[in-house]
Amino acid sequence: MLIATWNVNSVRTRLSQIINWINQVNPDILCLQETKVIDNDFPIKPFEELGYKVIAFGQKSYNGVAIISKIEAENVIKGFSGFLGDQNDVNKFEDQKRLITADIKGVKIINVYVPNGSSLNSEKFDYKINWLNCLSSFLDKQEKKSQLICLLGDFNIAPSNKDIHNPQRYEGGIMASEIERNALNNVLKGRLIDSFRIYEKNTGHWSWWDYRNNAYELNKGWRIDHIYISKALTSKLKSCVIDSNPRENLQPSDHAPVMINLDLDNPNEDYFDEEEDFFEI
DNA sequence: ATGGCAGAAGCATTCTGA
Repeated sequence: MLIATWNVNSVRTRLSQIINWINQVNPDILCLQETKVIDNDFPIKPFEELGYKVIAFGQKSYNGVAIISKIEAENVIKGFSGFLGDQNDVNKFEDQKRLITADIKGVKIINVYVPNGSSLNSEKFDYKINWLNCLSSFLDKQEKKSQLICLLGDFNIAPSNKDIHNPQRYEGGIMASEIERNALNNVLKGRLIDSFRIYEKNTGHWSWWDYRNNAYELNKGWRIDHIYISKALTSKLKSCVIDSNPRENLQPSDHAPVMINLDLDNPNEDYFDEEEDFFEI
């Protein structure tokens, strides 16, 4: 099962590029960020014609997420949806459409567009950290429902200096600060694994290149789009790749898609054996 | 320290992103 994430920077502007990419790669699940469109205006038909269902959670001009899946999705949750109670700091996050969750083939897919945060001394930065703290609580609750979680999307955080083309220049700044990395690690809590780093330990791999300053041509990028999976899924993981090809399109998104291959159909795997043992005890 | 490039809204220019 191929699961992909892609910040497309407007689903309507990028529609033909997304359809072309789907035709080439044939993902089972495609999680989009920055769709920038209200749900009634989401172009669902081109996806349905290719055999996909669209679950959109968007707003005018900014943000917006969607899960596009060939496989039926259940238990869809849009935003934090009251799962954290009536705390004021939760309700204020419901204006910005940045989170959508669904169960697909036994895996809880959590698609996020983490706030950028602007700069460390801004109100938007506090919003980013508070949003991540809410996501951590949300995950605590979701984990009680499913031990098989795939948390993916645009995190707007480089997890380590290896994920920045020039760490000396950007260290400590937005998307690279210890505060953000700690907030991210508090979400992951060691229970979720960075799929990409299972296969690639070296620097020099990016998922986002600034539109400005000829950044893509100079390969000055960041790795800020991630696919995190539960430890119980790592034995099912077959690959994780960043596909930079769409970044070479005319009028591209500034982000490239990231994709994993999970082999959920092979029964001779560790996780299911562990499950049987667990129930026998 | 600042702007650079791009999209949306909407028609000149501002807001936002990363």
